[in-house]
Amino acid sequence: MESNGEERKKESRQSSILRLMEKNFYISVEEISDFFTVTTQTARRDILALEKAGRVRRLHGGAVLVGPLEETVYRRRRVDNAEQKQRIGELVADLVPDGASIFIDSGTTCEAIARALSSRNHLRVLTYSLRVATILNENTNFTLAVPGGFVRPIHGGIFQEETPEFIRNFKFDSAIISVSGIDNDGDLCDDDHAESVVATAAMAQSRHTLLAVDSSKFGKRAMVRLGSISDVDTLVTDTMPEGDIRRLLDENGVEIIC
Amino acid sequence: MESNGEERKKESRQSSILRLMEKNFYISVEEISDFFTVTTQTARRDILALEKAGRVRRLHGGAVLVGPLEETVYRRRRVDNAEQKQRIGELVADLVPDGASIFIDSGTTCEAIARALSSRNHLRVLTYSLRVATILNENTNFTLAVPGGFVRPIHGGIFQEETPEFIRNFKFDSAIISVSGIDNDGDLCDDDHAESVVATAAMAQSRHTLLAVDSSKFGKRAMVRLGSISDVDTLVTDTMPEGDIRRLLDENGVEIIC
DNA sequence: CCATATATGTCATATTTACAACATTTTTAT
DNA sequence: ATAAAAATGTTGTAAATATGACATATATGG
Repeated sequence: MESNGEERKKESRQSSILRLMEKNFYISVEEISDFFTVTTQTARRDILALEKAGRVRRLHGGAVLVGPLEETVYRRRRVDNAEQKQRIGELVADLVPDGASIFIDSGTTCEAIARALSSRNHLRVLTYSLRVATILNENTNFTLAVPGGFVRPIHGGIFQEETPEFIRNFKFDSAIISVSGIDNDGDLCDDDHAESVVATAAMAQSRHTLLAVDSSKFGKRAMVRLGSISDVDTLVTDTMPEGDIRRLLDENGVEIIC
Repeated sequence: MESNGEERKKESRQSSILRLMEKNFYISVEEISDFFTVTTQTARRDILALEKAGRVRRLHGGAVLVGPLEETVYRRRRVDNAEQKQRIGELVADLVPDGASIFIDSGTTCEAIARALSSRNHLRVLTYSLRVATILNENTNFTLAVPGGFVRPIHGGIFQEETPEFIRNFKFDSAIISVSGIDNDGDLCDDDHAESVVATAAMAQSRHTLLAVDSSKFGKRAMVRLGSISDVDTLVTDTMPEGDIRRLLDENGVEIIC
C-alpha cells in the first residue's frame, strides 16, 4: 500500500481522535476503541502515531493533547522544507534514548527535532537556542540548561564570550548539529561565526556527533567553516546524498539515515 | 490538627500542582513526587483530593485538568485574571520609555507586560524567564539578555547559583517585579525561593522598582518573603487596594496606578 | 488478478500503576 | 509537655495497561 495520497480509515480516525480530545484534553485508549470499534491495540497505534507527529503526549491509559495552546509564547515561523524537517525530527528522535544527555544546535531543523523529542522522557538537554529551549520546556520531565548571554534577534541564539567555556562544563552522549551547508569538499559551513564556535565546543564534549540537515543543504557553501564530514558520526537527512558528498561520507564511515 | 483554616504544605502543594498542570493539562504521579520530593502515594492522595474538589480528572498514572472550559475556547491558554493582566501590561508599557534599560520578572503577569512592551523601541531588557524572553525576542530591535542556568519546568525560570552575580553586572532604569501575594503586613511574598533571590538582586541594581500585581494578590501570603512594600516605588494594579495595604502604600509614598 | 505493502486483530507476557493496611512523623490544642 | 489528629511514608499485592510477535484482512499498483 502506498502510504502517500489518501488513507481513509486510519487518518480520519486519527483526526477524529484529536477532535474528541478537544473537550477534555484527554482521551483513553478504551474510549478510542469503544468509539471507533477497533482494538485497544489499534487505538494504541493511533495515539502512537499522533505522538510521533507531536500532536499528543502519550501516557498510561491514553493521551493528552499537547498544546501550542499558547500561541502567545512562541510564534511558529514559515519554514522552508517544513515537511522534510519534521521527518528528520522524527528520525532523530528515534535515535535518542530516554534519559540521554544531549546538545542541540539552533535553527529550524533543530526546532523540528525538539518538537519530535517530546515523546522522549527525562532527557537532559543543553541548547543555546531560545526557541529550542522554549519548545523543550513544554515537557516537564526534561532537564534543560541554557547558557547566559545576549539573545540574537533573528535565530534566537544566546551568546556571550564565555559561552564555549560554559559548554565545557557539560558532557553529552550526543551533539545534534545542523548547518547551513555541506560543500563538495566535505566541509560543514555556517553563516554565523558565533554559532560555529558554540557547535564546535559542543562536539568536543560529546561522545557522538549527529548532523541533521535537509537535502537542500548538500553542495551548498556558507562563509564560515565549522568542521568537516569526518567529525560526524551519523547523518540524518531526507534523501540520500550523491556524488562527492556521498563518497566522502562513505570514506569516513558516516552512518547515513534517511 | 484542625483541618479547616490554613494548612501550608498540603494546600500549597496542591495549588502548585494545578499551576504545573496549566502547561500540559496533565501531570503524572511521578512528576509530582519528583518535583515536591514526596512519595508517589502522597502524590496520589493529592490528585485524589483535587479530583474530589472537581479540579482534576484522575487517570492511570496521573491526572488531567478538568476545565471550567466548554466556553473557554481551545487554543487559548488559561490564565487567571487574564484581562486584568493584559490591562496591567498596557499600563506598565506606558510607563516605560523607548530605550529604557529594564529587568523583568517571571510569571504570567510579566508575560502580559512583555507582550504589551512590543510597542516600545530599542528597549534593553534582562529577564530570567524563558517565556518572557521568547515573547520579547519577537521584537527585533530590543537588546535582550538572559542569565545561564537550568530552566525550571513550571514558569520557565532560568536559575543557577551564579544568577544573582550575573545580574549584578547590569544596571536598570526600572525593575519590573511581580509576586504571588502582598500580605496585610506589607510584605511581598512568593512561592519560590530562587525567584525571590533573583528579584531581590535585580531591585538592588535598579533606580526604580515597579511592582505589577492583579488585585487577587492583595492580602495573600506565600511561603517566601521577598521584600516589603517599602522597597516599591510604583504599584501597577487593576483595582485600588484598601485597608491595611492601602495605608501601608500611602505611608511609604508608593505611587499607585490603576 | 496477483504480489506486496499496509492496517488491524489476537494473545501471552512484561511493566506500570493503584490500593489497602499499617508505621512513622509532624502538627495542633489543651 | 502531652495526647490526639492529621499528614506522610512503607510495603506487599492486585489490577490495569503496554508491548511484542504473529495471524489475518484489506488495499494498491502493475
